[in-house]
Amino acid sequence: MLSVDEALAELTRGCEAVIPEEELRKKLAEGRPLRIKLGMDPTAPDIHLGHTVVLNKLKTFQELGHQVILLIGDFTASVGDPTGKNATRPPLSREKIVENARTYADQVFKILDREKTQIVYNSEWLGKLGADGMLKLASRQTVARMLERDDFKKRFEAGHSIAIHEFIYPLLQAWDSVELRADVEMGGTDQRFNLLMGRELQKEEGMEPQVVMMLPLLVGLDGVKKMSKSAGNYIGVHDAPNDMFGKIMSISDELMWNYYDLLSRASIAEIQGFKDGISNGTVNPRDVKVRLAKEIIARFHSAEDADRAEADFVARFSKNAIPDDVPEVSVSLDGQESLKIGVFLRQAGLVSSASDGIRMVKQKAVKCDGAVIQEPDFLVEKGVHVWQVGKRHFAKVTLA
RNA sequence: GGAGGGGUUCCAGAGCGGUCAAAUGGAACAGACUGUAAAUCUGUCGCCUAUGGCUUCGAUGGUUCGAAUCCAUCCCCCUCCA
Repeated sequence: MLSVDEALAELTRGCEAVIPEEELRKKLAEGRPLRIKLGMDPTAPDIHLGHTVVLNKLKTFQELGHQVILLIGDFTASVGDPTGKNATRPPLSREKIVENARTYADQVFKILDREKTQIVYNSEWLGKLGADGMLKLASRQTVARMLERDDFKKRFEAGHSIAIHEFIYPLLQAWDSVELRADVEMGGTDQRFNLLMGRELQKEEGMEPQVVMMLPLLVGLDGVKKMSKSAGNYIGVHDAPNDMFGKIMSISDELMWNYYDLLSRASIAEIQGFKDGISNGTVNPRDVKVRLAKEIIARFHSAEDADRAEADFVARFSKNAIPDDVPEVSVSLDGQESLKIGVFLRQAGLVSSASDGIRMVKQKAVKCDGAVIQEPDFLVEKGVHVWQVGKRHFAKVTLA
């Protein structure tokens, strides 16, 4: 069992902010299971590693014996959270919400302990609030207060529309905390306003206010932008083991530590051990990255998959061999004797255009069965060979 | 409603009648070096079975031997004033 200070260190690691940290220490010191709330808007069912950061934190809470409450914002989803948007968000349909919530739950339990997790829907109590309840709630905050919020302020100043219901949203989310008697609420940094609103309402209701823990947005593979599907710099939890391995190995050493803090279950002491090892030269940073890659693959696939991905990676890149799972492609000669190399590579899907193919040949990037093709006007004849363009594009091509 | 500025190849941004497939930077890709890290150096970066051909500079027409560059109309952005 960890001491209060150790637990606090483990829990706050990687957090952008804990407001206030002292209150969290006090709550931990009480020794009772704390009620940890995480609200999710069932809008995006496609989860990538960035979404799992907060789940890892919840997992740590579970390991320390606390109660995790996943709040599915089914009621609020039909309102539309304005956070981070500069435009009004369209509300979701009922069916879509239910479907998204289910997919979400499936993925969540790859990390969280199902037994120790309570799932609740805020339509349970918000649905019963009624017009009078809603008005009462709305009376607790002022328009001026709402306009302090940066995204609202910007929209207001820019003259964009803000629907009245968007003002209500933070109040509803805050009311959830009251209903759940949350001790801690987790969220992204962009949730600051909403999370703090929970504290205020709880205080007004005579409760001990929740501690707010904000986690940073995970940086994507490029090391610059936040991880997101649209930026194409993400690792999806459904990515194949080999893809995950490759993607993780490709991040920079610097970024690796950020990933360790936010994604790994390794303890602070272990991580410090790696850092010490690297600085005194006894540990190769590459191996530390391999460990991270395997841990993550084991979590979303299995330990065996992790081993296989590593073996494949070593075979493919470290030893420069041809991987086992080369895609097979057929290309038709179309009655001709042979195909020009550029055209051939395009047909095989290894390059985007014949011109590009010829460029690749000129750059000595094209190999046939391991031998570099030198001539840009090389003619490919009938047969089956393994072709390679650059380091990572392979195909076993049948030309007939 | 009025007055200006602008739309160029993935992005930013030059070009302002021929030498422009279009400077430069970034991104990306390839090669070298490595640990598919970082940094660095080099090269490529419209399409086409290619010593040549074809299509690009918001859209459509026009002027010209020749237009990204000039003219007309249209569409879209931005800034200032009311």
